[in-house]
Parts: sequence; C-alpha cells; structure tokens
Amino acid sequence: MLKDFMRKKLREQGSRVTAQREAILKIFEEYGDHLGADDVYNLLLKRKKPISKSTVYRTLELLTGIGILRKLEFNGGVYRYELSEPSSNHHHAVCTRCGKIIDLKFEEVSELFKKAEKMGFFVNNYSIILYGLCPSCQENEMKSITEKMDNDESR
Amino acid sequence: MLKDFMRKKLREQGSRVTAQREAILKIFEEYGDHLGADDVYNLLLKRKKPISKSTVYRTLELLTGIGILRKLEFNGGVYRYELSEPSSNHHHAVCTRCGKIIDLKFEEVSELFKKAEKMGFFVNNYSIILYGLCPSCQENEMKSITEKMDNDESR
DNA sequence: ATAAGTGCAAAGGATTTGCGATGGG
DNA sequence: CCCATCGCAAATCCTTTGCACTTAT
Repeated sequence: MLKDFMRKKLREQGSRVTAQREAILKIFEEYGDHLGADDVYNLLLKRKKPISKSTVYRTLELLTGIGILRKLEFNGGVYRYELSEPSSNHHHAVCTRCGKIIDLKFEEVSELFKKAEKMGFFVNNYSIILYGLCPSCQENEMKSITEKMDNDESR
Repeated sequence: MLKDFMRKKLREQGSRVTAQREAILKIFEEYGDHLGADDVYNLLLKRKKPISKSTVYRTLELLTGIGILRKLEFNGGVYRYELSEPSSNHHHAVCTRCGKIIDLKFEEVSELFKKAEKMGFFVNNYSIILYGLCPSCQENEMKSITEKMDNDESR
C-alpha cells in the first residue's frame, strides 16, 4: 500500500507523518495524475480538508524527494505532479489548445540515453513531451478555420 | 539569410521590422541557443542597445510564432529559446547541478510520434530533456561525498 | 519536551498587461 | 498619417520564505 510506503519513507528520514501529507497522497490516489499545487489545494478544499497552500507546495516537493511523486513541467510554467509508481516509461502529449494531457507508453529511449552517457553525462531523470492537438481540438480547429473562410467570403 | 527570412515573415503577417526585433535576432545568431528573456535583455544592455524587458518578452513570443525561435522549458520555470532552424531533431541534457545544457542528436522518436498519432493526437512539436550530471559536476559531486565521509570519520 | 510541520501573510521572480509616446510602412 | 510597437510601471501568476503557533514522536 502506497500509504504505508510513504509512512515508512518519511520516518526513515526523520520526517513526520501528518494529516496533511496523508490527505495529499490520497488526492493523488483518487484523482490521478497531472495535478498542480493549485489543483491539490482546491480538491482538498472541496473535500472539507482545508490546507495552506505553502503546505501543499512543501509537501509536493517532499513527496517528490522520497520518490512518491514525479514533478512534471508542461507548457505554461506550472509544475504538475503524478504518482511516480505506475509505469516509469510513459510520456505525455499535451494539447496546446485545451491543455488536455494524454499518456503515452514508449520504450525506445534507451538509445538517447546511451548517447548522453557516451558524452559523459550521467542521466538521472528525463522528460519527453509532445505538443499538439488532441482529437476534439482538431475538430474545433477545423470548425474555426471553416468559419473564418466563410467570413472572408462574405465581406 | 535568417534576417531576410524574418523580415519577410514579419511583413507577410502585417508585423513590422523594428530595430529591436533585428537586434534580438542578432543576439541569437551570435550567442547561440538556450537564452532566456533576461539573458537577451542583458546581452543587449552590454551591447549598448538598451531595450525594455517587455519588448524582449513580446519579441521572443513573436519570433516563436513565426517559426524563427523555438521555446524551451527546462528545470526552474524559466523559458529559454533557441533558433529553430538548425537541426530539428536535437534534444537537451540539463545538468541539475550547474545548469549546463548539452545538445544531443537523436532520430528514433518517430516511434513515439506514431503511437501518439494512432491515438488521434496531432503532433506539432515536442520536447525531450534529460536531467542529470555533466562530467565536471560528477567530479565535484564525488569530491563533496569524499569530504563528507572525511568529516564523518573525524567526529 | 522538542524539533518538525503548519498556516498566514509577506516577499520573490518571471512574465504579462495597460497606456501614453514613438516610429515604420 | 495611422496603426503596430515601444517603454515604463503596475499588475498578475506561481512559488518560496520568515515567523509564531501547533503537533507528532
């Protein structure tokens, strides 16, 4: 159980198990991935578990440090987090129109790693992100283009 | 010549060719890649071409829009930019200790693209970043560890 | 008991915006 | 001449920090 893992890890390093930390972990277990600090904050509000934003930030950082969360950086300069357990090698496709994030599995990254290591670089972590349009935004994009053409014609 | 390309692109979309825009392009041509807004601002100051920071931000965004620059997002929530021309398929290795950025060439991303497209996602752009330690920081890291061990012994 | 963690409010850093002044086409 | 662009200062957004209070161990 992830909760027990967190407790163990926290105690190991002399950190404490607090209600806030458990509540945040729960949010990730229930609402899944790609949550930003603000999302976590608001979800806890809705759940009648008000928390301070600084605590959210500090906890996300802490949980990343002990390997429970992974810190992600998509378009927009907002950090997001996901449970780091599931599948290590999945990447993200971010829709630049609506912001939707799609997960992708992919293994063939090893080649790139080898190259980096040949250059003496020690790889700790990596991020692969595709930017583009998700299916529904492609449709909408189409619509706007058609509309625009209609307008141009009727001038 | 890149300068001419920019002029053409700007005029095409009804934007103007200004001294500031040309100066910023020049900075990228001379100082190369991975520059943040603040870097550009300071380099222009040194060059006795003072500019307003807002103009830098607006221009970087504009040049990205017309395909002259590519917007990058490394660790730390600071946007950086590079000329988008050179080789489309190079990626970055960022040293998490000193911030140095190493370029890597890699072609085998097509697989991942295919997967995304099979899921109906239209790929516009992508980012692949490795985080880790560059050669010299690995050495320093070693030193600090050895020092730490020495200290522990002498307690 | 006591050191770690919390909440609050204030500070910080990067980027964006509103607006009067400037200048390219 | 007119509208896009500029510079400046203020505003905004996300995140971090300082400090007195609270709480897990």
